[in-house]
Amino acid sequence: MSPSSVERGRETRARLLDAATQLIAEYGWGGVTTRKVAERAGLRPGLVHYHFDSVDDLLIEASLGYARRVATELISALTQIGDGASGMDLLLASVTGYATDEAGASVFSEMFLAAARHPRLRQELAGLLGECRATLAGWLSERGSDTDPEATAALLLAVIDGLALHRLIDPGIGDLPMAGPLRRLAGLNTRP
Amino acid sequence: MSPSSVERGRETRARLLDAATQLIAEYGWGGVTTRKVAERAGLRPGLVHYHFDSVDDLLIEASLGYARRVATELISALTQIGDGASGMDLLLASVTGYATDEAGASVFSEMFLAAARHPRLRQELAGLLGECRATLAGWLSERGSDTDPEATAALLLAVIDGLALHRLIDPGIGDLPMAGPLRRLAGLNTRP
DNA sequence: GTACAGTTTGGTCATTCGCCCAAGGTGTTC
DNA sequence: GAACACCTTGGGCGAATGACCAAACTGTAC
Repeated sequence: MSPSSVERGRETRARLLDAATQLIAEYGWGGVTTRKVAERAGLRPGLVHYHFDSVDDLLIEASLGYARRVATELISALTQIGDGASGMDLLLASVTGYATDEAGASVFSEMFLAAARHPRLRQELAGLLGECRATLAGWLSERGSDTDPEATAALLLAVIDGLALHRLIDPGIGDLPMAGPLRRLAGLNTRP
Repeated sequence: MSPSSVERGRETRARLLDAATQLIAEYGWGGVTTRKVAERAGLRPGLVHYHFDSVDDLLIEASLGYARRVATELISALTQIGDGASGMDLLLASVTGYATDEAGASVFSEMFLAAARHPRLRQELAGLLGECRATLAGWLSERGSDTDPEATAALLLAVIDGLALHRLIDPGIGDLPMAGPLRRLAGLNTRP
């Protein structure tokens, strides 16, 4: 029994989005072309402009979808953790990358930079980032981080992206003992 | 008295490098073209490939030059500061941007991402980053940051780039009171 | 079985790109 | 002033790109 037209269409769309996400990490935002996306997805080039208005539209939707998935995953994992120190270890692990695919870091950074040139993407991304910051701030204050949980959360999220960026050119950074300093930043006393 | 040929050549080269640096911030690494660079520099397109082997070569040299200038400037400013807390304020200020041009943040991030695709750039950038980290680590340990100054320095540098990235899409982040949490991260006691 | 909406195909189009090069300048050297 | 090295000009080439479209295809509804 063959799938209906709309089902095939949805599948095609999903494959294009997935291929686009991969290629953003490999070639950078400006290096992704319709033909590369189609080839990676195993489809014909003409399909790209049937399912999406433009290449930028495809990239925006693909990267935003990826970001939303990663963010909700991180948030749900964090809220299930009671211990403050373990939470910081989770953040570190999300950067060190054994929990995330290697390409993820590039996609996020590329998205931020592209957002400076695409108002819609910037708006959506700002909302997503604010959501993560608010959640993390609440998580911190619940665990006794007394002063400025909002600012601390902003710094923690910045550390994640910054470390991911720096690890691109020097993976050895990940071996440094950063758990201690990170707990200091979080402002959580291990012995309350 | 008109300038000599080599002097004009040097001036042209410098203008191309400067124009390239601006355009990396505006259009992204992959969005910079020979013709845009020439137009911005007020020169003829043919000149680009006389002074540089390829567009990537131009971008690599331009961004690396910019990075070296910023890094040495930051290091020299830091070493002249005795107080630990003031040093953290300097780092924050370098992000909030009243000390740096607005475009600087994008250039750095674009450079890191491009470095993942250009081994030579990656090597040079890794060296520069390591130098900054070592200097900052020494600065920290001289001021009583007892545990893991190397890891702390790596985190501080990551915070700078991460914050710059996040500020691109939400400048309001800069208004959060981050000085306190940042001093906590530095591990410097204000009262020794 | 016929009309229909959604999907896919394969190709074309104008534009822009990186890179190249022969010819023309220009200040310096002898 | 002739030879020289360096820089600049203006044009051009093949390749790649984003976008577009008519025709063919396919499962569904009537």
